Amino acid sequence: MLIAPREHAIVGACLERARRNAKVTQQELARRLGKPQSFISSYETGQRRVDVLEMILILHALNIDARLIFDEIYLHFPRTP
Amino acid sequence: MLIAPREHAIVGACLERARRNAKVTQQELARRLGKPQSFISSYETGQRRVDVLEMILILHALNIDARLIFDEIYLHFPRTP
DNA sequence: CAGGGATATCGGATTTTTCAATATCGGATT
DNA sequence: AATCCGATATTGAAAAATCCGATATCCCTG
Repeated sequence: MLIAPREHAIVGACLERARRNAKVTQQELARRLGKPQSFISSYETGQRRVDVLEMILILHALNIDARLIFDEIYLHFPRTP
Repeated sequence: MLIAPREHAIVGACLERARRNAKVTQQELARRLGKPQSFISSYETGQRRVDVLEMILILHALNIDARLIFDEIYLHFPRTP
């Protein structure tokens, strides 16, 4: 593991916020992705990591441009550049 | 697994291109990240997935803005929006 | 075409992920 | 403020992915 679990919670929180803004439940998002509801819960709570392609897929299922959320996550981690 | 292994090769290829552009070897990047060289190889060849935070960390070790590479990956997957 | 630096692969131990079942939360309604 | 109930979190054991040192292979350069 290259990254502490705690930091993944930030990714989960961004994805949760995006889902809630889209007014979609975990159940409904899970259905759209063909996964169980616990799948959504586990990454939103930072229990599970989200890989790059999954993020694109998840946000697509919410009709959100993944680049916007990636920027948001990126800016949470104060590093250069 | 939400995503086919084949698609992860695209992510790996983008990260490899970024590394080569930066004129850094797998060994050197591995050293910067505190990981073995086989770690770099495994994701560049699509054997392993790259999570969102890892991608930021990897590209930071190369002094590259992860948002640029994310855009590149994003555009490889023809979906709306 | 040989040498050597760079990258890929192997294999078994370890860690993470998975998913159905179940528990808990939270807020709306009366 | 107690109940209901839809939404979310947690559990646990099986399955899958990852880890990493050792080693093989690639491929560039002289």
